[in-house]
Amino acid sequence: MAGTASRAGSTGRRERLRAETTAEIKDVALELMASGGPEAITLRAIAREMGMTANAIYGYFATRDDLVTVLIGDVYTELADAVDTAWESASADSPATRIQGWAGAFRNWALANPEGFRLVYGDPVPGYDTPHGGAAPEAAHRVCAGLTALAAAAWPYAEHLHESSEFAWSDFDAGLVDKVRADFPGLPPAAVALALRIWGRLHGLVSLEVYGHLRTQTTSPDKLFREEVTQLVRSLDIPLRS
Amino acid sequence: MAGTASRAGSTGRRERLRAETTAEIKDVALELMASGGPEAITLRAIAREMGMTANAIYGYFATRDDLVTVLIGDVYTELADAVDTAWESASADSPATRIQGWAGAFRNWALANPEGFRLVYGDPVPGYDTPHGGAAPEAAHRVCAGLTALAAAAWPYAEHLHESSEFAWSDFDAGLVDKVRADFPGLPPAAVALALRIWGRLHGLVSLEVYGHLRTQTTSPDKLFREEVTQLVRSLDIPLRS
DNA sequence: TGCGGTGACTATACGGCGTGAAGTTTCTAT
DNA sequence: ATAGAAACTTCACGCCGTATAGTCACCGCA
Repeated sequence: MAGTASRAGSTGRRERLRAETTAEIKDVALELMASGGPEAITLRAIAREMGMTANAIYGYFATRDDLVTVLIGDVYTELADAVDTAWESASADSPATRIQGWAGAFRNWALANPEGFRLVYGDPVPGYDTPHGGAAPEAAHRVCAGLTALAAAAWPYAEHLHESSEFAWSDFDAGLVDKVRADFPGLPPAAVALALRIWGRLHGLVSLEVYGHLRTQTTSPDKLFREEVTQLVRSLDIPLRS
Repeated sequence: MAGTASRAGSTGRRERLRAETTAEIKDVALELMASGGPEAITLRAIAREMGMTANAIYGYFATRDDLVTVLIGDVYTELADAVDTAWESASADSPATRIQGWAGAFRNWALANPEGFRLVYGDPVPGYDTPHGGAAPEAAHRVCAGLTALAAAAWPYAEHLHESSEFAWSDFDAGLVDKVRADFPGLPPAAVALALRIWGRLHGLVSLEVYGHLRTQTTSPDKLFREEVTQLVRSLDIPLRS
C-alpha cells in the first residue's frame, strides 16, 4: 500500500521474493544436509520445513538433481574461499608455512563440513553424474589453481627432483593449462603434475578420515595429517624455516 | 526322488538351497551395482531379477542395509585378496618393486571395480553408518596389515627420515597394534604411521580418479599415479633397483 | 501312511520419495 | 478493469523399504 514502488531497487518486488525463496530453499537444504547427510536433501522435507508443497520447488529448480548441483557449486565455492584465504594470509616468504596453512585449511574445512565434503567429493546421492559446467567446475579449477600456486612456490626447491618427469602440456585439461600458463609463466607441466599429486596426497588422508576409515585405525588422525604435511614439505626439499 | 539323501554332503538339502539362494541374491546385487552403481541395489530390483517377491529376501537378510553390509565385506575381501596377491607375487628382494606392485594392484582393482570402490570407501548409499564388526573391518585390517608390511619393507631405508616422529602405540587402534607387533616385532609406531600415510597417498589419487575429479584436470591419470608411486619410493630412500 | 511343524514364499498395506498434469489463487502490467 | 503470468496446490503414478498376515511345500515322526 504505502510507498509502493519506492523500495524496489534495481529489481522488482517479484524478483526479490523469488530470489529470497530460492535462497531459503538452498539454506534449508544445507541445514538438512548438515543434520542428516546428503541423502536427507529431499524436496518433500525441504517443502515441509518451509510450509510449502514439494511441487512448489519445481518453480525454482527443474529437478532435485539440479538443486543438488547448485548446492555442490555453493559448497565447493566455500571450500575454495577457505583455502584461498588461508593461502593469502600466510607469509609469501615461507613456502613451508603457506603449504601447511593451505593443507590445514583444507582439512579443517572438511572436518567442519563433513557432509559438504561428501557432497563435493563423494557420491552426490543417487544416480547423478557430474554436471560438467556451472559453479562446481569453476570452484574445482580455483582449488586446482591454488594447488598450482603451491606447486609453483615449491618448484624452485623441488625442480631438481623432477628432472626425469615426462609430463607434457597435452597431459592436462586445456582450460587448466591456459590458466596455469597465464598465471605462472615459465612453470613446466611437471609442476602441474606435482600440484595434482599434492592434491591427491592431501585428499587421501582427509577423505579416509571424513569417511571414518581412519577412525578404526588411529586415534590421532590429526597427528598423522601433520606428519604427512611435514613429510610433504620435506619431500619437496623446502626448508622448514624460510 | 532318486538317491534322496545320497548327495547331501555335510549339510542337508534345505541348507544347500538356502546357501544357493543367498549367493544368488548377492550375485544379482553385485550385477545391479556394477551396472547402475551402489544405489541400484534395491530389494525390489533384486527380487524382480530373481522372479521373487521383494519380501522373500527378508528371509535371507534382515534388512537392506544388512545385505549391503555383507556385500561391502565381500567386495572389500576381494580387494584385500588382490593386493595381497600382488604383494606376494613380487620379489621380496626388491622393496621398490613390491611397493609398485601393491600400489598398481590397488589402483587396477579400483578402476576395474569402481562401483565396488565406492561401496567400500564412499557413502554406502543412504543413511547407513559403518557396521563395526564383520567381514569389512577384517578386510580393512588385512589391507592395513599389507600396508604395514609395505612400511616394514621400507623401514630399513626410511627410518632415518622419521627420527623426529612423535608417534606412540597409543595413537593406534589396539587391535591393529597387536597384529603389527605380532607380525613385525621391533617395528616402531612411526612405521605404522608411515603405513597409514602411504595408504592416504595411494587412496587420494585413486579416489579422485574413481569419482571423476581427476578426469576434468588431466588426461593421463595413469602417468600421474605412476609418478606418485615413483616419488613415494624415492621419498622413502629406497633404491629403485634393489 | 498320515500328520504336525517349520521354513520359504506371497499378498496386502503403509508411508516416503521424485515427478508430471491440471487446477487455483494472487500479483502485475497494460 | 482486465488479461495474463507467476506461484502455488491437488491429485496421481510408480518407485522404494518394510511390517503383518497368510499360503504352501516339505521334513521328521507316529
